[in-house]
Amino acid sequence: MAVKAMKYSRQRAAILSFLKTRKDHPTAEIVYSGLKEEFPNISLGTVYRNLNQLVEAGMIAKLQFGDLGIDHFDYDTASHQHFVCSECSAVIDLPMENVSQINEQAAKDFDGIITGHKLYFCGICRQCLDKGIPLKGTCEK
Amino acid sequence: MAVKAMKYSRQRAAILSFLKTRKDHPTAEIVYSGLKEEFPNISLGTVYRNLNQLVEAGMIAKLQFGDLGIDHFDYDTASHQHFVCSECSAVIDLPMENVSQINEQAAKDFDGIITGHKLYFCGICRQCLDKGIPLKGTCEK
DNA sequence: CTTTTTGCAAAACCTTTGCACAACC
DNA sequence: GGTTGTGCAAAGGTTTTGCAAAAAG
Repeated sequence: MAVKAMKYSRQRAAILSFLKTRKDHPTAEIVYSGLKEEFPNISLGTVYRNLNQLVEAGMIAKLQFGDLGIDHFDYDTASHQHFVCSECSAVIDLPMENVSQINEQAAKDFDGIITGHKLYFCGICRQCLDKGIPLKGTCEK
Repeated sequence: MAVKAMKYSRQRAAILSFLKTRKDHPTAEIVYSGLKEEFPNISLGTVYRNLNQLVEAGMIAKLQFGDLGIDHFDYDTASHQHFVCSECSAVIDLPMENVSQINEQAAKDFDGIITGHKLYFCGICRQCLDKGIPLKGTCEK
């Protein structure tokens, strides 16, 4: 089934350009708040619908972190890694060389087809370190 | 704050031994169904509470896959990898050498402390391949 | 007897959806 | 004019929680 046509909508355009200005991988809720000034009546449902459409169109990426249980969205669809702070839940880009060779490594002893992987890193971000936050015991692996 | 005392409970013991018999990483719902025969009145809340307690005690592991949105539980707490079938959602163990060196690799250019990572693989499992399921476009990375 | 656990039901949480109306082309 | 998008509110699915009664130590 082909992707259905996408008509222009001011809301969707605004969502996309809002995302473009942010490097902090906002949630739907944050996008919603950010658009409230321009669209006082916009609804959270509309934000979710548009975010999902943009994801399906490959124009943005949906980031899912089990630890957080909330979806985050990224204007940058190029392959890169993410870090999630165990203290403040900030999502930060991680400059890092490609790790796609782990797919082949995983496929070596597996009976089935491996098409991809999901990966993210956890720990404490600089901001929280500066506040003297001690290391929590989560996300060790 | 120390971990509070755990009194024995028949339900918790049954949950743990149920999990011990399964290699398919069941969900809370499946554990619940599996115990219904022995405990006709057990409640899902009790299952969740006990699973979380066992996780905190380090006796089992909670597996979270963004794609699925449902927690799975694993009796095997030793570090190993998992594969999630994009077709049938089966969760399968992946025999694979250690990849913990990627933490150091990620830490190289990052200002903060990396304590761990979350990783899983996606694709199509043997069972679905045998049914002639075509590859879907999800989870490529 | 004190503390922890249970079952139940309600709530919390994030996300999706049905519908009537508006916007787009 | 036909189709897609919006706003609203309601529902969905998973997990957590408050509470009185039961079990454990």
